[in-house]
Order: sequence, then structure tokens, then C-alpha cells
Amino acid sequence: MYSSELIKGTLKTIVLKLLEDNKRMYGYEISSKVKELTSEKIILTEGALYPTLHSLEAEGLVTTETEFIGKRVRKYYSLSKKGKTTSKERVNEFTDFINTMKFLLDIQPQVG
Amino acid sequence: MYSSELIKGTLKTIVLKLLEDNKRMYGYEISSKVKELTSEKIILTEGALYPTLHSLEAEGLVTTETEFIGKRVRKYYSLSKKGKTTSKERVNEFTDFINTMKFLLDIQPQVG
DNA sequence: AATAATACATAACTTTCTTATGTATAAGAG
DNA sequence: CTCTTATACATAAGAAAGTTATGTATTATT
Repeated sequence: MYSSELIKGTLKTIVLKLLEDNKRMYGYEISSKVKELTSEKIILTEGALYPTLHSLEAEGLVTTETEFIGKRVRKYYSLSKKGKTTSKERVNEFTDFINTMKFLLDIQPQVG
Repeated sequence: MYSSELIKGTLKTIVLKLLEDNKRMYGYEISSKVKELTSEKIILTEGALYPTLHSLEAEGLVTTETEFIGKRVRKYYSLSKKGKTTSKERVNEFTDFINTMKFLLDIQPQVG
């Protein structure tokens, strides 16, 4: 598990990218997938995930469909057209950011 | 400029690493250096930087020396022993984190 | 003389998370 | 058949870590 500060600001990017690759996912599934893919290094807590999904919906980046599995409800999320564009932008921005950070954290100017 | 959320959580890592490479730096210098090294992609605002430096000092990760350049004050920061260890830990953690994120953002499972 | 750059500091506010709590169904263990 | 765990959602209180704005003061440049 990473110190929580690191995850901040990447949650939306992660969710958008997963939806880009999987067309349709529900909250619990997203959470499980991230946990699995990162060997539990990144845990999306419910208190962070659900408000984020609601926020993405409010921004018009995702659309939802509610389904019942037996009596239990499931809310599926899919990227809107705008969401697909934003997803790519966010991933590109993050890629750019980690390149900048790599440069910043690797160089040894040794002033003096 | 990156969306501000991305920078969150990396500020301390950046400052610690710069101090590791440069022994002694003052706030304004750190801010200028980051701006220069990142071609203005990362801007450390004063409202973020100074409280962070104070926090690092409170945690015992840096020591300070105040100097006067003419009548103008300058506060130099240096890594403590503990700060050197923490710096390495933080950089390693961030490196690990970006590897995890790269993996997460690059794979295309294409569940269908 | 006016403006920009240097150099610090802090306070009000916002965003975005953590932690805690709540509701409910379904599956598995003993 | 009862208890625990997993599934599946939601929200509210609080903390953390930024942004934006403001303040003070010196030095350099136009």
C-alpha cells in the first residue's frame, strides 16, 4: 500500500481508463479489479470510489444503467463520448507527468 | 501545467530529493529550480511550499539556517540524517507507484 | 519613479481523500 | 440453521494538502 497522498488525483484517471478498456463496469467490480491488478497495492475505498463515480456522472463523462441481480442492485457505468476523450487526455497527462517526475527525481545536479 | 491534483502528494518528495542533491537550498531557490527543471510544468506556489518546508522541519527531516543577504533574509534548508533516509524511501515509493500506475494504465484487458 | 524580482509568511477556502456508519442481499462455513 | 464473509450500494464527518489571496519588505531593472 502506498501512502495515501500518492493516490490522490489519480483516482479519476484510473476509473476512466478501466472503463475505456472494459466498456461497462460497476463500482464494486472496479474496486476489485484495481485491487487484483495492483496486487492490493492500490485499494479504492468505497468512500472515495462512489463519490468519484457520481462526480464523473455529473460531469457527463459516464452514463449509468441499473440492473438487478436477483434482488441486489448493480449500477453499471460506461464512458460517454466526452468521457472517452477525457480518458485519453487524462492518461496522456499522467504519462507526461510521470516523465517529468522521473526526470526531476533522477537527476543529480550536485551544485557546489 | 498539470492539473493540480496530480502534484498533490509529490511535493514533499520533490523537495526532499532536491535537498538530497543540493545539500542546502532556500525556499525561493527550490521553487525556481523546480520551475526551471520542469520547463514550468510544475510550479510550486508559495502557499504550498512554505507550509511544506515548515512541516518537514517539524518532522525533523530538515534543519534550517537563516542568513542575511544585505538586509534581506534567507532561510536555508538542509536534510537531517533522518531526512536523507526518508528522501530515499519517498523516491523509491514513488518509483514503485509509477510502475504500478503504468501497468494499470497500459493494459487492455478488453473484456467482452 | 514605477515595476518586477527576490524572499519570507499566513489565513481563508476548496478539493479530495479517509474513516465511520448505514442498509440490504447472497454465499459459504460450521 | 446461524454466523460470518462477500457482494453492492450510499453518505456524512473529519483530515490533509493543496489554491488563492493577502501581507511585509528589500533589491534590481526600466
